[in-house]
Amino acid sequence: MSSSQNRPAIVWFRDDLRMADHPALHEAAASGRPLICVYILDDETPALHPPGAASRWWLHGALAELRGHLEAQGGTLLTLSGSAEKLLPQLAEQTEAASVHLHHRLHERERTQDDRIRQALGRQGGEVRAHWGTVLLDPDAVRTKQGGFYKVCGSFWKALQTHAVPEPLEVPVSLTFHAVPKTILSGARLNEKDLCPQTPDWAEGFRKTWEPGEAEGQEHLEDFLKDAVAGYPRGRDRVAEEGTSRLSPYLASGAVSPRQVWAALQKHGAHTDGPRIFLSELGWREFARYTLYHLPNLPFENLSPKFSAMHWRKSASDLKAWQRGQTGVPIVDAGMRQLWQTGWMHNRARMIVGSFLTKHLLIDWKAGEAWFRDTLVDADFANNAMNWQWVAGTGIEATPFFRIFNPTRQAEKFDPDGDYIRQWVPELGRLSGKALFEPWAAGEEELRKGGVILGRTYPRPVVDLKEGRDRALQAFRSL
DNA sequence: TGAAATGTTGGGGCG
DNA sequence: ACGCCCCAACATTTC
Repeated sequence: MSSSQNRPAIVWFRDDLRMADHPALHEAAASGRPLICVYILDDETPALHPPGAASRWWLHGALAELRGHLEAQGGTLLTLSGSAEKLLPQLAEQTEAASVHLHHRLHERERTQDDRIRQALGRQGGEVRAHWGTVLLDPDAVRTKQGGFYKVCGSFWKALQTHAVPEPLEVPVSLTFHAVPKTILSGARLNEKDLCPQTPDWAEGFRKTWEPGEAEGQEHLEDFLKDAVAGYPRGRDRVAEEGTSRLSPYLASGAVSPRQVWAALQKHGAHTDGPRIFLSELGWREFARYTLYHLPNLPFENLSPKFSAMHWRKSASDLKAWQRGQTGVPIVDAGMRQLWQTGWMHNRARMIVGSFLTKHLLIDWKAGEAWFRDTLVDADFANNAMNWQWVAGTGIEATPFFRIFNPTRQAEKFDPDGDYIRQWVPELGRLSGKALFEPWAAGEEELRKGGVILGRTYPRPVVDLKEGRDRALQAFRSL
């Protein structure tokens, strides 16, 4: 065995793919030990929901970018594929690592896996050092007076702000690295090319829209504070405009940390409406993680128990029409196609398509959750489940079930010029006014002039909006 | 982070 | 001048 001071320290990167504000990296560097930086793609533990297709595309770029930062300091990023529970202890054993540094995950299943890894490392004479690095605060630190946890976001967010959020850390200077021989775990190396689609290559729109990585993430944050945050209260709802931060995939992959966002907003001044409302969205993200931590059933079961009696419709064809943006309801199809083509959807559009799936189509939110998890570059276990339960009305702090979005009303309000629909549903591009929002209600002459043949060039609606609404209300009343 | 149905009010046209 | 009706605009309630 090598002398104890030369034993390396492993930094296990997970959903924290960045150099700055990385408490685990920071501590490992401060230990003075040479570092081994590793990422493990674990497809052998399906219970932990491996990344979906869009997230993998993002991951490909994010890993490369992180490796670039490490190489600039003389190191590299080791990427492995397989069961993390097996590979991590093997890596530690074969490199005689003294410690593994990582950030806590939130879900019970993840945490028990980390506990087992901690025990395995302990038996080998190593240790796991864990920090809170993907949230503002330890979810156990925010407690009600009675010692419970908050079930209402507003109360949670107010309580959280009475605590001191740690200042973000700088990138550690002068890192030293341990060279991992090619022979070590040579059979478990991740082929990173496999993260990207081959044939068909569906990522064209992704590449045009996104540049993964820490540097780009920080730029997004700065640009947003400079240009858009002041107009956020109104701009965040206009689906055709760039009124939102588009930080979500950077936050989900950890290119940007919530503490960095928090600190940047404090510095910018969080007293006016724009920054304050934007910060409350960060609060909603934090609340989702907090809820996932305290209620591990969040992704799997309706948090409101009365919905266990709900009989959702099982219509494979309606679900498919929704997934592919072929419902015949323009604002819904626009959102779903934006998702399909770019891996992202405007938040207002997410609410509209979510309401449409769970209410007008009366399909279980879990089908929507699964689709979003596979197709969003910002797919996040906590946010995704929380938001679906919110929109479906099945959550703890959710919309009343009878709050049903009328897609046409929503489009008229938030896409008043129809630009979003025209961009993503180009076959309707020559319609104007009400016909663009509701082609099924337009006159024959108007459709003909717009080059639209319902049922041929664009679908008839899969459900009559009034009938769908009434059906949903009836299902709710019967609960 | 609703929408639709229903109720109320007030101005203006008109006999 | 008056009553009546219509209806838009707004408020309230219901789902």
